[in-house]
Amino acid sequence: MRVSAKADYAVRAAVELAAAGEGEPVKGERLASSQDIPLQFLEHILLELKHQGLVRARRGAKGGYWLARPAGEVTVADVVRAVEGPIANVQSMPPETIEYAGNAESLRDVWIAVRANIRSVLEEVTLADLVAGELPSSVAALAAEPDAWAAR
Amino acid sequence: MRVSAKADYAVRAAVELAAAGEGEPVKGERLASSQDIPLQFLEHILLELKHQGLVRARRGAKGGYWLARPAGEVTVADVVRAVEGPIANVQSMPPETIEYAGNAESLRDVWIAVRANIRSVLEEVTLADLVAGELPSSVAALAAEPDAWAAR
DNA sequence: CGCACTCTCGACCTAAAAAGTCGAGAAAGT
DNA sequence: ACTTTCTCGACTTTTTAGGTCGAGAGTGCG
Repeated sequence: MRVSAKADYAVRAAVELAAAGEGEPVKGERLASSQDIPLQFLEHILLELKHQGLVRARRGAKGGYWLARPAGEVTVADVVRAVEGPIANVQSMPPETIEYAGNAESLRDVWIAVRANIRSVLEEVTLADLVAGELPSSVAALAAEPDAWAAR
Repeated sequence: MRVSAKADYAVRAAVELAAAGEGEPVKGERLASSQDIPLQFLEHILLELKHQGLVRARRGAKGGYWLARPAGEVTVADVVRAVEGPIANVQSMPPETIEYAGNAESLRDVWIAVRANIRSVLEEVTLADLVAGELPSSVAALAAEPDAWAAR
């Protein structure tokens, strides 16, 4: 139950692009250094984001990357899905396709509920929210709970 | 963002033990066949559950496994943690220990919120709930949403 | 006691995924 | 032309997932 380095990198790079705004494109190297991500790895990630239509790029001296849409219209879920594929839950199968035998029948509903709850966070938060440091209230409320910060 | 086969197996085996109740112990082979899990892999999983104090076992002809606690006092989170360790979120680090640079600062709160939301499902559902097929209302409500069943 | 049965547990194995590196090439701008 | 920066396939390396094997040790029965 973990988020890959790649997905984490992708979101951080996207946030950095969101912060840069509509001006001139941001170079890969600057993204890499400002978020401390290996440059060549990041280039592959940005390429995937580009292929998914989230990012645009131009080469050459005045080149770089920028967001294809306004930062307020790109969610964290969009970015994570672009690099990790669907937020699949169990054994790399989407939970709704799994049939459990007998006593474990209801387990599917549990995984469905987990996925729904993950989505409800990732699909609500936009890159603009992150840059502004103001998360949607439902998400902020979750993060404000002291219990949420306890390791377990 | 996925649950490993191991964790899935562990929960299913635990549910099966819960269903067997307080009578005589259940043999590994019966757990394996009723939930269609490779026996020798399952044995290792059961051993981990035993080491974590969730399960007890006895060898010999009348041997087998049983739950160390009543099924109503064992949550899915307990079982998942026993075999996967903490529900760590990012890059195998707990999110509360991560420091993000500048613009990505609020990202930590997002991962914290995600983890909190995962926990809120897994810590609420007990093995007894699963056997009875009656999930706690908050979880049942999530699973009842048609949107929750859509692939994405 | 002896024996069958079942759990215990470390060693091993293979395949895939994660994480990252390299290098040649192709557009952009000056 | 020339430099810069993105493009992208190929490759490497490390770790994890998912499993198998086989020797041993505890349990209960006849």
